[in-house]
Amino acid sequence: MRRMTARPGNAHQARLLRLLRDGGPNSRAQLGDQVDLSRSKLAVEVERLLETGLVVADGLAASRGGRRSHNIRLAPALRFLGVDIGATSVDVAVTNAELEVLGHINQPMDVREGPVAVFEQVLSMAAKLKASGLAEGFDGAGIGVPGPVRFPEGVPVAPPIMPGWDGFPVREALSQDLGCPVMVDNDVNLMAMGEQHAGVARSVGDFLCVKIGTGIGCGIVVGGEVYRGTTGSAGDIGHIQAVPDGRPCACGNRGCLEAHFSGAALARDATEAAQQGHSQELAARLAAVGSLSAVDVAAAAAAGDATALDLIREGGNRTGQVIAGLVSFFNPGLVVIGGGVTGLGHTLLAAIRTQVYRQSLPLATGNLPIVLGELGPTAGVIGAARLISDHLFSPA
Amino acid sequence: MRRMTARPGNAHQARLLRLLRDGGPNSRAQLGDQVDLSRSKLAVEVERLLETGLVVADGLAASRGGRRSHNIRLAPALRFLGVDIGATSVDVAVTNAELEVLGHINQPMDVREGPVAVFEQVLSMAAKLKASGLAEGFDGAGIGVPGPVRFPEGVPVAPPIMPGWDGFPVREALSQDLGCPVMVDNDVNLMAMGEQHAGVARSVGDFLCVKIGTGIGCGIVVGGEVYRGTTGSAGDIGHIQAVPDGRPCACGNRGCLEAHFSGAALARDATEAAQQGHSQELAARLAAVGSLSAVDVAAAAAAGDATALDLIREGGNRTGQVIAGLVSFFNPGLVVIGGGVTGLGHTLLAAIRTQVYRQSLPLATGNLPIVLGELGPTAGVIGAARLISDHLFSPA
DNA sequence: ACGACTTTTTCCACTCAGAGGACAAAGGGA
DNA sequence: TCCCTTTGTCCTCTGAGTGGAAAAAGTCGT
Repeated sequence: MRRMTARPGNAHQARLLRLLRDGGPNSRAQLGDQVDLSRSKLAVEVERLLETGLVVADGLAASRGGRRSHNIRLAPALRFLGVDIGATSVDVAVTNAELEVLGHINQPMDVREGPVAVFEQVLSMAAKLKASGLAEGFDGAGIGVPGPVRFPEGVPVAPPIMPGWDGFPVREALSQDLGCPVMVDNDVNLMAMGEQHAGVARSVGDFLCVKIGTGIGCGIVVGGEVYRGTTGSAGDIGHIQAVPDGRPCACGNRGCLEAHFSGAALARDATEAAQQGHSQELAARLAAVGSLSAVDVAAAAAAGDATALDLIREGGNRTGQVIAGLVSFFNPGLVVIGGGVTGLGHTLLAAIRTQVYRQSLPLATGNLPIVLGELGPTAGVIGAARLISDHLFSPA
Repeated sequence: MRRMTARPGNAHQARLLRLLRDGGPNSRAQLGDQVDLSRSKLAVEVERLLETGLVVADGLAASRGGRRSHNIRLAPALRFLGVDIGATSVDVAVTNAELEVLGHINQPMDVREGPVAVFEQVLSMAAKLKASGLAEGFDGAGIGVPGPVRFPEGVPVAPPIMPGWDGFPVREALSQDLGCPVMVDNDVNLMAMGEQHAGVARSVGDFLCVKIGTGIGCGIVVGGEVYRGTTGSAGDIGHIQAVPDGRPCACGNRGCLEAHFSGAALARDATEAAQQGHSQELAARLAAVGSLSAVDVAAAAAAGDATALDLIREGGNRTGQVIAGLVSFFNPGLVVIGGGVTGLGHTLLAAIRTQVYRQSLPLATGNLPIVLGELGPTAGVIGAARLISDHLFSPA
C-alpha cells in the first residue's frame, strides 16, 4: 500500500489529528465540543481530512440522544516506528496512529559498535515486525539515542558513551533507509514524552523524568514541551557532583552522580561485594551467571539481602540529593523515576523521596509526587512514536 | 492628565506597541519591515493606535531616499513605576513607555516590618518622584518582592525572609493605592527580565540569572519567557546543599548555599575574621563603622586584603559548584551574575567560572559566557517596568 | 533646473476564512 | 404518535487581510 504522503493543511487540521490521536475515534459533534470552531468550519476541515485519507469514517458513534452520528478515526493502516537505542540494547516497536503499541522487540546490542552496525540491526528488527504482518510500511519513525542530539538536524553531538556517532546524520540516513520522515532525540526526552502521553505524567505541565539506566539523565518538560537546552544537552545530570572528591568518573572529574550510582556503577559495586564475601546472595548469582547487573541486585534485594539493600539505599540517597537540588531549582509538578533500575522499586523510591522531602523547601515539595514510571521499557518507544506524530501532525 | 486607559485591541497592535517600546520611534515603513503585514493593514492598525492615544506622531523619520515619512512613537507622557523590594532596601524608579529610567530612588528599609509599613514607604517614594515633575501619574507598576509569588494573583507565598507577607494581596492593594494596573513577581525574575531587556542578556533565549544579595536566587528564562515553576518557587537555589553536613541554615537543614555564601553570610564571616584578628583591614573597618557588610569586604579585597580575598574565593567556589550543576541540568546560553555582591567583581567571577568550566561537560560550557550583570541596581526596576508593560501591551 | 528613479502613503477592489442562522435528517421518550 | 433533542448540511454575511494602482514627496545625476 502507498504510505501517508499527506500532511495537515492548516493548524485546525493539525489540531483535529492530534485530538483523534489522543482521544481515539470521535464523532464530528464530539470534536466540535473540543475545538471552538463553528460546525460548518469543522465540517469543512473534516471533509478535507477525509479526502486526504488521513482519517476515515468508522461506523456509528454512541448515541447521545439525537440524530445518529458517524465516528471519525485516524486511518487504521497508519504505522509509526519507535526506536529506543540504549547503551546495551535496542527497543523497536510499531504503533498505530493512536500510538498504541502493536508489536515490540527488544534485543541486546552495544552502541559502541557504531551507527552503521546498530542501524543494520534496527532495520532488520523493523523488517521482522513488518514480516509478522503488523505493518506494510511506516509512515514515520522516531529514534532515541543515549546522548545529546542537535535536535533540528537530528544529529548526535559529542556523545560520551557513543564514540563514532558524533556528527553521524542519523535522521538523514534513516529517512533514506526507511523511506519515511524521521525525528531523532535523546532517549531520556523520549521517555519523558512517553510518560506524558500514556503514563503517569498525563495532565502535568512541568515535570522531570529521571532515567537511571547504564547512565543517568533527566528529561525536562516545560509547559508540556520538552526543553532541550541551548546545545541539546539539557538534562545531562549524570555528571553533577554528588560526592565531593568522590570516585573518579570517565568524564575526568570526581564524584559524579553517575560514577556512584547507575546501572554500570551498581553492577560494579555488586560484583565487588560478592567477591569480597559481603553477600552470599550476590556471590551465588555471580558464580551462576559469571557477571552481575542491576537485575541481580534487584533480585537479591527482593530476597532480603542486606548488602543489596544497602547498595540501593545508598544510591537512592545520592540520587535523591541531586534531585533535591533540581527540585529546588525547577519546582516541578511531578518527578518520574524510570529506566533500567526501576526494578529496584520501592526501596530506591523511598530513599529518593526521603532525601528530596528532607532537603527541599516545603513550598516546592508540598504537593510534589515522586513516582516510578508506569510504562517501563515501552515509555521510550511510545515517546518516539509521539515525537514523529507530533511532527507529522503539525501544519506543513 | 488622564492616565492610559486604552489597551491594544488585537495581537497586531500589541506587537507594534512592543516594537516601539523596544526599538524606540519608528516610521510606518520601518515597522512594516518587521511585522509581515501588508502596508494597508499596517496603516489601519497604526491609525487605530493613534486614535487611542497610545502612540503619537513624532516628527519626520530619517530619510531613506524617498518620500519623507513621519515617525510614530509611544505616547511620551506614559509612565511606569518600577519597584524592587529587597531584604534591606527598596528601589523605586519611574520610566517612560520605552522603559528608560527617568528617576530612581533607593532607600534603606527592612522587609520584616511588614507589607503595610513597606508600602507606605514605597508610596511616599513614588510621590516624591511625582513631585519632582517626572510623572503626573502612573499607567502601570511592576513590583518585585524577595520571595516566591503566586504569579497570576500577585500574592507572596510562604516567603521565608518576609514573615507577615504570606498571602498579603500585594497586587490588589497596590493597584488600589496607585490607581493603575499592577503586576507582582519575584525580585530575581525581574532582574532577569531587566538584563534581558536592556542588559547583557539581549538576544539570548535561554539563560540563568543568579542574584547574590542578602540571599541567593536564580531567574530562569526559557525561550525568552521567565519560568516560574509549579508553585512559583522555581529558582530558589539558596537552599541547595553546597556543603555536606555544613553550617546550619535558617531553613533547618545544614550546608545550604545561602548559609555559606550570601550577603548575610559574608558579613558574618568578615566580622568574625575581624574580631579574631585575621585581617587588619577588616578590623579597622569594623572599628570605624561598627558593623561589616559585603561592601566592606569588597573594599578590603580591592585593597589587597588576603582574608577578604579568601572569603570571596571560597564563596565563589561554593556558588560555582552549585551553578555547575545547574548548567549541566539546564544547558543555558548565558549565565548572569548580579545582586548586591556584584561589587566583589572579578575575583568572585573568576572563582565561579573556574568551578563551572571544570565541573560541567564541554558541550554545555563550550560556548557559555558567565558574566556580571551590567545594569546593577537598575536591573530590578527596569525588569519591573518590563513586566507591567508586557502585561499592558498584550491583547486584552 | 529638470527629469528619472525611489520611497512612502493612501485608496480600492478582491479574496477567503470563518461565524451563525435556517433547515433537514434522525434519533429518544412520554 | 407527537414533541424535543442532537447532528449534519447549506447558505449568506461579515470582516480581516492582500496586492495593485496612483499620488505624494523625496534623492540623485546631468
